[in-house]
Amino acid sequence: MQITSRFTIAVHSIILIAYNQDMKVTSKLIAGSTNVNPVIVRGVLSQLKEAGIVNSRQGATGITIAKPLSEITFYDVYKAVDSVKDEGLFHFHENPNPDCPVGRNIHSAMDGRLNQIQTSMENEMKQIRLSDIVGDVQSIIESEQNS
Amino acid sequence: MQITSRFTIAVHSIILIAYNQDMKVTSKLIAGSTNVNPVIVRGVLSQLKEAGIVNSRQGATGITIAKPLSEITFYDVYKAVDSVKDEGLFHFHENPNPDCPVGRNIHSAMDGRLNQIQTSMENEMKQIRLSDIVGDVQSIIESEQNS
DNA sequence: TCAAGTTGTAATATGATATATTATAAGTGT
DNA sequence: ACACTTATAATATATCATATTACAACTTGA
Repeated sequence: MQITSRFTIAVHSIILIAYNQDMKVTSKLIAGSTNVNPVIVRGVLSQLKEAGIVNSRQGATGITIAKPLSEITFYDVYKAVDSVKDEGLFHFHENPNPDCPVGRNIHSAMDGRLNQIQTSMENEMKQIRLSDIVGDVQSIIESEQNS
Repeated sequence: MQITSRFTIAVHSIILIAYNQDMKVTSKLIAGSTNVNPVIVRGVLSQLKEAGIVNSRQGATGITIAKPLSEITFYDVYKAVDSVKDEGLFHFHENPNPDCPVGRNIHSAMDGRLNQIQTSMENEMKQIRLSDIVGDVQSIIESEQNS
């Protein structure tokens, strides 16, 4: 069980837009670079737009980034793109038996710990800025050119 | 996208066995308490057995715990039960375009950070022992009885 | 103004996978 | 020997992520 590729698609998209600052980046171009269906890409972009991370106008060619990359963290993207925002990271089995002392209480006994784990992961995601990733991608590309 | 309920099923099972130390706990009893299909429960138990967390013998009634609860962490259970052990927490979109500088390099630019996040989450899971959970369940049950 | 191209979405199909179910083998213990 | 359990294979069902088809709404340049 894994976190949806929507997250990496979203990061890829933002980096692509940033890397091609001078040209108009369309959802078709992003679909080509990610190798993901254009409708899915537009769906992801739509969520990023709703979160205030990118800008776009219906009919107007090109997606742009709404704020400095140093102000966008992995967490922001993850939250923007995660469709099931309110469910936790862990999927609890649905209906433990209320007639069993353990079944009746296991959920509340575990919830705090599960949240603690999720929070720790999210805090780590808050540490990583998209400006870091652009930087890394650019150095890799430069090193490609010098060989 | 969430982490499979197999994890919480596994924890629930272990706690149930620990709570009923004196009686023989069968997979049927566990299925009843978790409200999960017996075959699934036995599959989870089978993985826990392979990881050295529980003991069982074909034909012999009852599942037992193989080592002190204080030596079993959430991480141990998570690893034991996670079917896709080698794939990471994040699902990367499959085939970014190698003809695009960003598409060609985004994966390696992100991988380190994604691992860092996963590691942070796993470290948090290593902090939590099943003895903590049994303790919490027992205090909740006791407080139920005093009301 | 109109035609080509783009964003934005709805509706549906496909594919993958987690859980449920059915069936049966193999072992235990009274 | 019989009832019960663990173990597992094979299949079905359900859910959900991604792909696809279709079309509406908008922009912009000719």
